[in-house]
Amino acid sequence: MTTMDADRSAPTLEAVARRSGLSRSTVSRVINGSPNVTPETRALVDAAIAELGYVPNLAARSLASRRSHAIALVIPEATSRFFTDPYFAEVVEGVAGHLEHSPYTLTILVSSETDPGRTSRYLQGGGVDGALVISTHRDDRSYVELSTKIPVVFQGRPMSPHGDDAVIVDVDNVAAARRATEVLIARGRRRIPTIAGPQDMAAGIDRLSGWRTALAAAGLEPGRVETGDFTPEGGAAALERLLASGEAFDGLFVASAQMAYGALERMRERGIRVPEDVSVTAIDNDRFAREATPPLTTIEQPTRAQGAKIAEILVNMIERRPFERVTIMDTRLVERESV
Amino acid sequence: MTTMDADRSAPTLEAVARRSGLSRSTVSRVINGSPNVTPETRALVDAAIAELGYVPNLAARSLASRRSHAIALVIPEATSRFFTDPYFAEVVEGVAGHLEHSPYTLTILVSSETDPGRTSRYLQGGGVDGALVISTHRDDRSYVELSTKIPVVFQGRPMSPHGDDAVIVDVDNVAAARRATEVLIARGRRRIPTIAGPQDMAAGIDRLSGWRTALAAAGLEPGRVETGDFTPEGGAAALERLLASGEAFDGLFVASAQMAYGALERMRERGIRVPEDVSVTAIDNDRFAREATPPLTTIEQPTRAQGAKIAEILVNMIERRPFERVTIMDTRLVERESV
DNA sequence: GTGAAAGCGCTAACAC
DNA sequence: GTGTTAGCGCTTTCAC
Repeated sequence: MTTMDADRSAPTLEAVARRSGLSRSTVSRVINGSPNVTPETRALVDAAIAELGYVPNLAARSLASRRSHAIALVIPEATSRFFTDPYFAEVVEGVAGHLEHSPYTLTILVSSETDPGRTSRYLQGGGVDGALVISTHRDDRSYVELSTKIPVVFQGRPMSPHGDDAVIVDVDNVAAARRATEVLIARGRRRIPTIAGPQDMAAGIDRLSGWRTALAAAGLEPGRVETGDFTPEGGAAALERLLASGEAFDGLFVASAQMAYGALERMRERGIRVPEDVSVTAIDNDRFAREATPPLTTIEQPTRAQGAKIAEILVNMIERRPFERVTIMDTRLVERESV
Repeated sequence: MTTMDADRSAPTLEAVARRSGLSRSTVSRVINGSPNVTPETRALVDAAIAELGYVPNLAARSLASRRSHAIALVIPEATSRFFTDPYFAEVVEGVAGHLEHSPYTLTILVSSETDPGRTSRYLQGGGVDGALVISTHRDDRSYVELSTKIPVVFQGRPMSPHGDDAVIVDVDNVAAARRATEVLIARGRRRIPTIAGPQDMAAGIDRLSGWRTALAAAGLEPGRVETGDFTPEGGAAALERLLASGEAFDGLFVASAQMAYGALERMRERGIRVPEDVSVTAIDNDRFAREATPPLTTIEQPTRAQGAKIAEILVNMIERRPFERVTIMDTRLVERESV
């Protein structure tokens, strides 16, 4: 058993000033890289900082300057799902990569599930200069409200009723799903059900609607709709239900590669050949799409680029530069063996 | 194109004081839950807070109180690996779960790879009350040094030369590897190579050493050692090299289930039957262990519990309560079909 | 139980 | 180019 030592209090800017024989303002100027300092004084101050091992106190700095130079990325999702989904990982990489070259520190805020108020108090309390929200379920209402208090950028259309003036970066999920379905139709498939995503998420709703549009445009009867939770297990379960319904099909559009991965596994077990018996397409070009058997034809969305984009826009908002309220990014078709 | 509105400045504690006809000190007491306030005053203040939508300024609060009530979990690893490894996800869940019931906010700090100084300045600048480090590569030297400035708890033995007085929570990786290898020996296996982890990580080194110990204790010749990077791909590549070496084997100990997953895939492709031709054991009871073909016999380490433990210890350090400097947690054998 | 006063460590006008 | 002077919004003795 041990106990923490009393902390020998850290050196202050004041100490650096005395040590270098200059005023606090000058020291502050050096620290903040002001051009109005002679190289000599700068050297003097830097030396004092190094000798003392001085590190600026963030709280004092942000209290005085009203900026924290920190940006939060909020995880509304249950922690485990967030970490398991390669999609999130790539978006985070895009964000981190962009901020790398800016003065902002990225902080991923694991919001308390039992007390969401704590998260929003943290965000509103000046702990960060702005927030990034990867939008998911319908209850991101509180984050949309947060938008009126501090700069917030959503990746993906938020489901809140008042989300219409939220700043967002997204892909056209309707068009993506439509395209994926058209690939099936072009292959001569005529009976095309879908495994849709959760209908309380914008991506889930939009992809379902894209599938409907494609079928209607081709004059085909809409097939059966089974929904899953975007996980492989959810996809597998949805496929079971589809089979259990007894409805025959020769094509299948799945709203995410993860779900398709699970569904393909089940089809293989049942002896359904892909693409011979059924052609399959999905959305997301992640490792599940690549590793599925057979590898999936999918619509790829630029995940890292979206991450970089939300970061870029947020920084523009914070620094009061002009920015786009809505950014729709391009998707592209990646053809593999499942069709 | 849009530009951010000027922010109508947030109400201050001062405003709440005026609104409720009380002093700032009293308002502060209410906010901080001091017992020395009559229920009536409390009600008065609460009403004013609600009407004004007051949210305390974190910077001011932590400047005055010298506490941020925030804890950082540092990701030293490349972002993508962190998010891909189920191990990290579970540790984070354990941490988050524990802090849920404390006044501390969890922040995952994505440390800048190009400028690690930024991360350490953030941590030393009072941005957080303490830090959690999931130890990995040999260069966590800077975090060990950080320990002298603020409370830091390591999950896993850090590789720094001066890491000996770091506060850590870990499992006995040597014993775990030894146990896993003994299972193979007990099955009558006699030629047992290993796919080891990176030798610049404590877990990689210790697991290799446990395998050696088991073999030596049984009077067996040490088999070949191939190292991987703890990923399925790394495991697959290591197995290829093992095969290429021409050395025959009837048992195989792999330092992580992820690597074993990749290795098993390759063995299946080569027609090597598990466990008929080769028995395989590994460490980590994650989804890779469960989903491998065949499912893996592994040593399970309590990931969530370790997360909860590091959080618990860190909070004790911060609040100057006694704590254990070294905590070694139990592992257990999980038997499946790979042996 | 409540209020007054003195900072916490820094930045930002404003003078010089 | 550098120093002086006020605060930033809160907590915290210390009186009452």
